[in-house]
Amino acid sequence: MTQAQNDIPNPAVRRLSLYLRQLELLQKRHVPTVSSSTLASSLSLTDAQVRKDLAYFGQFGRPGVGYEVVSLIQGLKKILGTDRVTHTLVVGMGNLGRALAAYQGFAPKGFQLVALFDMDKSMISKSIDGIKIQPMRQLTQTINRLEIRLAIMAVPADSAQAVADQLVSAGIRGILNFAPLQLRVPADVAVRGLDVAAELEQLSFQANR
Amino acid sequence: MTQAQNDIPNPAVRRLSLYLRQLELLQKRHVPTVSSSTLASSLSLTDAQVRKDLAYFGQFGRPGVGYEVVSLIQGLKKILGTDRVTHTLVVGMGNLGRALAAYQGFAPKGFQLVALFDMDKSMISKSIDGIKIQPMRQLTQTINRLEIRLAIMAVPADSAQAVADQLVSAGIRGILNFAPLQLRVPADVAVRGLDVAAELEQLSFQANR
DNA sequence: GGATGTGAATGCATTCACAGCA
DNA sequence: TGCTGTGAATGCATTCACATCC
Repeated sequence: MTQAQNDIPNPAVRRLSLYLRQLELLQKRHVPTVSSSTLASSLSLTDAQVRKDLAYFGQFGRPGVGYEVVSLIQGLKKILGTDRVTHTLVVGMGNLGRALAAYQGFAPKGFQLVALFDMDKSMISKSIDGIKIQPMRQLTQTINRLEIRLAIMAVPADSAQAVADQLVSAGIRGILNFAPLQLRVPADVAVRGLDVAAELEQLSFQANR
Repeated sequence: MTQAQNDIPNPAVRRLSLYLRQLELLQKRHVPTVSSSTLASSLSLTDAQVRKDLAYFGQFGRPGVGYEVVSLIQGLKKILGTDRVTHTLVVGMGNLGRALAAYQGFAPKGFQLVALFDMDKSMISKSIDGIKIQPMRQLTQTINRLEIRLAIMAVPADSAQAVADQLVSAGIRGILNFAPLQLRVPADVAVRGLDVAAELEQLSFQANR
């Protein structure tokens, strides 16, 4: 679909989200423009890094002026694909899954939760935030009917791979996995793992220097 | 305290947590030893990377044999500082904070939740998993009394910096921040941010290639 | 004057490839 | 033979520094 742009450093893409977040803060304060050095220092980065990162994707700034906040926000959203609404589901309605289902921070970022799933019968047909919890057997059908592209997985580690397999075969394009294991998926499906305990380990290491 | 070992690549430290997780899986299956190439392929890495990462920290393997699973686990835990229990608190008892407080995955990894905090009076003195929720004004005293070293922050973005300041001045050594903003803390305090919406943005980007 | 965008230079991290040990 | 540990080589990412433009 989009032109293959394979010479973009992965770390640069990660920082795009940081830039966007900071820019949205500036927008709230009605700041019209921002320079690379200002943006950089608020994120503990260097000005050159900000300029280079943005330059990978196009010409966003004006020499002598800086970056226009509103239009850079639009540009970054377009790059990230969040200028349009992306239908997203949550599977696993344990404590974490329910918390994520109720989180109000996804929609403003372009991710609309449109379906919730759980294995446990006792959860089925309860609602969270107006969305009914469905049984797993309706997964494929719902993904197709609602054109759901991304999935947030908050299921136990035991069943995580099986759930991922179902999501993949139903045509999901990306998975955000909270279970503490490495998912095996085809190369054309994106996966990111968030292991909270592992993050604590990293903190533990850093805190012990 | 520990000798400054500053020539260790940061990415290598992050992978340590992956190795540990995989090794614990092997331990459950009573696998006695594992080679760098086996460990690597189960994590989609290269054998050389595994060997180099581990070699930064010492001699763990035996040529011709591989790495002894149980002793490598012990070694990695010692490096990460999780061979002893680390007292940890959660502040912010919204949906996410309560889910984290109830999560059973921290203790086996060496992180014991010993205190919970919230600003909202309606939450105070309720319990989660046997731990009473305390008001913020008891934060400093409790951190000192229970020798709490790490904090998980699940508070709204508005109050996040103020809460972080309190944690820092109470002597906390590391903060895991779920609020979508960049915390400002002194250099001797470790911080890691987990922004779930930002992770979805990354997925969105990857899924649109 | 003040800021961007970008080749060139530097600095890190990964991979190679092999000596050495079980 | 099989596998580790590690200098050397490669490949990426960051930083520098400056020509260019508002």
